[in-house]
Amino acid sequence: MNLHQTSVPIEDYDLDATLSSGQAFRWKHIDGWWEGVIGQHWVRLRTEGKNLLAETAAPVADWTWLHHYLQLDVNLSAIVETFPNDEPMQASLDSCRGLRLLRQDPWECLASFICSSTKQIIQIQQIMAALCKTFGDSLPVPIGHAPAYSFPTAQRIANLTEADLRGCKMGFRAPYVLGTARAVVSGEVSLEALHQMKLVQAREQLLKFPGVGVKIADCVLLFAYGFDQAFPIDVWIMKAVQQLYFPKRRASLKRLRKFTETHFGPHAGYAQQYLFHYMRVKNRTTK
DNA sequence: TCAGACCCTCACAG
DNA sequence: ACTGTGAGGGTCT
Repeated sequence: MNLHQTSVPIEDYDLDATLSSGQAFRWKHIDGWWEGVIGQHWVRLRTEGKNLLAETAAPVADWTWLHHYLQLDVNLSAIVETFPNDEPMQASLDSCRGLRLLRQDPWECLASFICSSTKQIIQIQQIMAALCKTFGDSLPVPIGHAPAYSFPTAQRIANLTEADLRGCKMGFRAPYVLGTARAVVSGEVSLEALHQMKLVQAREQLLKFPGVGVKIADCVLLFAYGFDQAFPIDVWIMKAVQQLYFPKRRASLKRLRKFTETHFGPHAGYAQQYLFHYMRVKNRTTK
């Protein structure tokens, strides 16, 4: 099978930071390429000068799905300009200029982040790999290449058992993923409908799923639906905001939430991702 | 509002 | 090498 290629001019796009930043969990860095699956497409990516190079195993007539997933049409500098001009934010920006937000499939994003609770990113990656390998569909890959799998649909997972999912190392998250899949399939909550809603209303819908609290709901709102104002607060962000913005006294979660809702502007979610990445990188180098 | 439980894996001491 | 311990992009009761 031959490879099918496209090349897209890009600006301000840090592919490494974006794909390794803990918003998606199925990308692997291999031989200078980022290999992964978007929808039903196996694909590998790399930047070459001012271009993004993408290769697929099957012929592609329309690359819209790629542009959409990578948000190639987003003008990053216009977003970054709305960030607060304070020291912590600028330091975060300097650490990973070109970091982007992806636009993921809602179901995949939802299931992934349900599995993220009290897990390290590397462990989340392992769970997703096991899930897709066991219950996803095999996808066309280049000859001689390791097999690739689609993300199992909600329908597929709804028909499994808790034990099936525990077999994918989900632990106590297994019943959550199962219950959520069944709620999606039954139509109890429509993932489609969220696109038309306001942030608060959409969040309310996501909170109906078992295993989904505010943090995970906000991740899905931000990474799958493009609600840029969503600002997921996890232990890392908590630490970051506490240290960087409230160094003197300990602030409550409520206080921090209030602060983040206003301080970071209309694209707070992007700002959050920069802070998160900054903390991770800083932590890695000092430890 | 607040612990404690939840499942499991890995890193790191000792 | 072996066992013990703690914590990991939270949520539920």
